[in-house]
Amino acid sequence: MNLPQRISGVNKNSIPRLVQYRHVLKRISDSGRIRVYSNDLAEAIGITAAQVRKDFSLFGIIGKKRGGYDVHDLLVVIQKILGFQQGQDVVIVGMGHLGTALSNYKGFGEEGICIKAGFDTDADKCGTRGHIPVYPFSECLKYITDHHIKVGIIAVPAGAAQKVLNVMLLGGIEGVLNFAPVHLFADQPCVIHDVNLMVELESLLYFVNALNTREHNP
Amino acid sequence: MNLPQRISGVNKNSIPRLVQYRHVLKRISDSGRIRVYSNDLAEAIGITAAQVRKDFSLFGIIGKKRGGYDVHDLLVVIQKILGFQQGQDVVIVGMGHLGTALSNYKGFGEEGICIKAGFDTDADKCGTRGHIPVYPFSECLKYITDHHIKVGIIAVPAGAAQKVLNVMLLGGIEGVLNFAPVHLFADQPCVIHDVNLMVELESLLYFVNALNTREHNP
DNA sequence: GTTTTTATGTGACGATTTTCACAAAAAATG
DNA sequence: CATTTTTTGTGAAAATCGTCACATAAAAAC
Repeated sequence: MNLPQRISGVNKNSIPRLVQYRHVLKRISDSGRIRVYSNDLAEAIGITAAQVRKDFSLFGIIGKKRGGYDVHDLLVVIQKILGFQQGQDVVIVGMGHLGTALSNYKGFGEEGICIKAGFDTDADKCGTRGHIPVYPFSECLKYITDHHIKVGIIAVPAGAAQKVLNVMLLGGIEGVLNFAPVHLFADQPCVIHDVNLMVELESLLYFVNALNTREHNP
Repeated sequence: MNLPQRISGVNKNSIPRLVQYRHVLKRISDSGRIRVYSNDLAEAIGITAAQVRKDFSLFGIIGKKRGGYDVHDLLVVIQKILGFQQGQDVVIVGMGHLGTALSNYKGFGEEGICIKAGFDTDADKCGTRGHIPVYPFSECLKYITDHHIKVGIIAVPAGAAQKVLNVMLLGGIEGVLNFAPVHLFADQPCVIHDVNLMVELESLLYFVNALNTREHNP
């Protein structure tokens, strides 16, 4: 078990997998096991063992031939790579059902991630909703600035999303998880990751239909 | 504007993009425009124009050199490719905030997609919740079977997801959108698409941090 | 200690996806 | 009508990503 050698030239897709390895390793660690094989991790997240080892290889993670990986050590190394040592504060704008669902997610805390506050233009949604305080959106800029929030979640309707992003950028936000079904434009460096649930569902429908028509016309 | 020539050898990634093109085209169509250029679509969803044209090329979509594409024709062709002519009935299991958020999504109807019903083990969540009827989970198998539902959404906690899938499979489900943060196993052909919101957020955090440390150590 | 068995680590290969670049078509211009 | 401008369509090149195969190490078995 060594330290990563080369940081650059990372496979972008390996990052979400590292996150998944970490979740699985937590469960395995809690169960008391102290060793884990690439095959275990592969099965747990539905990929091949070679893929797991390749990911590890990219980050310079070394196990023991025939001995697999020490669960605890592996966890520590992956934590270090993912870099969540320091607490990560996040805010959510748009406290409809989706925003509320995210604010309720357990497990964020375990990862050192803290959803600090929610914001909404609808006064009815303000107050304490679930686990976090919810403030009027008008206070969002001040909050982000004062608390040095770096990451925000946008869970508002399409029409309002760009305005929300603009405010976030004014506050110095550096990363956004965007659930609004529109592409957003940022005039300063900011990582924007779109999650479009409608697109996910409709794509799935295509593949289901394709599967059926392929069966009939092979 | 012609019909698709080759159906096989499709780029998997082009499907979600086609779905996005369709959304954009709907908006453009509503605005009264009748022509659209690859560049317009590219900007609207944040990719390159070459990518748009390549996607179209793959599906045999032909425009007019220098004339772009007829918005209406393009919409019709893409609809045909995505194959949503017939109504697509979907059920949701797990009517917490996330399930409810999905059930409330407008725009599904416009796409010919109909969220027919929700199910939950919690009796308090049953009845009419938002726009759809919610039944006890015990009735799920019968409902899926009787209504020939082909696609389901799983929005339950990790621990319950596999059991839900098993029931769905018994009912003959062919596609699942899984929001539970676990990998599911199916013993019959079924397209399972995972959406792990925690993984999305944590990956984003990595890239935000990476951006910062890169700035300091270029 | 020798042999067998089991997992890793990684270079090479193959497959897939995106980008590039430019010929070709047609609209626009004069 | 000739020229210019703009945009498409696509083969070819480049980049990215995943798979394979096997040498290598070490545990296990005897």
